[in-house]
Amino acid sequence: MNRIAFNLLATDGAARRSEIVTRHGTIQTPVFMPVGTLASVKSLTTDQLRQLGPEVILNNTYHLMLRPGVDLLERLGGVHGFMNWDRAVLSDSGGFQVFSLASIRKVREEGVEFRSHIDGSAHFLSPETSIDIQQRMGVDIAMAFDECPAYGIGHTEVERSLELTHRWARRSLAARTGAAALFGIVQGGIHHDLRKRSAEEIGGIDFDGVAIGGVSVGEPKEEMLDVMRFTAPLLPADKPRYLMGVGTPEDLLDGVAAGIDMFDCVMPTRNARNGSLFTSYGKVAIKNARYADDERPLDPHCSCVTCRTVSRAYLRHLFVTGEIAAMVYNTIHNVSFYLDLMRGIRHSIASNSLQAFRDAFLSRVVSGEVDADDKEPPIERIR
RNA sequence: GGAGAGUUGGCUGAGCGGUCAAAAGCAGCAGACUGUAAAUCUGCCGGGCCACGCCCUACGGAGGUUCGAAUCCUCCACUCUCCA
Repeated sequence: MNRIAFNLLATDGAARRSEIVTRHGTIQTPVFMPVGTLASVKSLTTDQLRQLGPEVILNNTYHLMLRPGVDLLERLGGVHGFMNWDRAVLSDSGGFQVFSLASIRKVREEGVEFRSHIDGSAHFLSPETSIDIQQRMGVDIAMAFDECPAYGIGHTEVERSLELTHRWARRSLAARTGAAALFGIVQGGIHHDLRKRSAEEIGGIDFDGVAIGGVSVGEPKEEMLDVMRFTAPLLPADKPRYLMGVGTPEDLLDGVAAGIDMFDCVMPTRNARNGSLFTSYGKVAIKNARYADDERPLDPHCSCVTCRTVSRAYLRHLFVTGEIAAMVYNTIHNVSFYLDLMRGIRHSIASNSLQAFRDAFLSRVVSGEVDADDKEPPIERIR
């Protein structure tokens, strides 16, 4: 039974242009998936999010099982019905929280005992419970329950963790009974031999897609890129490849060039809330004094609501004064920027010009002084 | 007219003989953020310099006591509270 269909449409070097057909629409890849941990892409209403146009978003098993709880979610129509979202949803298994909430958990063969970061109550997550919850949440793509080892631990420990993740991977697949697609997760830290072993092991299991996990956990950028470039080609060619938790616009370009199809990252949304905006000419810290009376649009090459309708000066004012609208405007822009970037990448693969697209993008970001372009179009007045 | 309290860096406000260029918060300036415990966190924040150290100017003003004062004394100015 096909939970999803993966159709490869074109290639450009190692880069792939494809589509993933789900019960909630078709996802054009390479794709960036905005993170909506708690069934919400922070600061956006579902309607605002929908207008930005992502074809798939993330949810998180760990966070949603604690609040509002899977029983309630299931009763209220799963995450789709609950948040009134009719496009695809991919859920993280909670594996990452085993890493990020390491101070309050105990990992055993059976699964992970942990204490809620909210009220300290005891909970248990295993391949079986994680998959069960993800299925009951009604997501389109579930992730295997894995252990995400911290950066910096030794080869022996990573190997032991890897073997556990592999056993959990098989148990995750065995536990899958519903309509959700299931992706396996390759681990192995920064060690090539372990990554290779994991890619072969996970790639050999009948998953619907394969993810590279265990990156963006504090390792230097070069390590991340090395792991990605080494591992991506080892993954099955006939399934979606997902690089978990990555990354910056530059990372996405590198990932696509290495053959990655799917990405997710909190960066556009979190940075937006913290006033760090991605633009075609590089990062903008909107709180900087230099924007105090800057009437130009944030990014003249962006057509999002934020860039069309308000000035840098206004965005700075909203941010500096702590207005909620600052986060809304900033998130709308950053998510739009990421989605636009992926759209551009997709077109460039289809026309065999990814390298040129990438070079043009990077040269603008690197050389592009924030104020280099004096001839921005005026702000569109709202009537 | 009488009694009392107070005057500290942009603001609020600690300090009450040396460890004070002066706590803390705010404001200001800048940086970080990569499967979200994040509308969070970090740094700088009197001036100058051949700056991991030195110099100058600083705690209302002017004198004084002391080896040493934002801190003690005297006078002056101003502010606030209460009683007439």
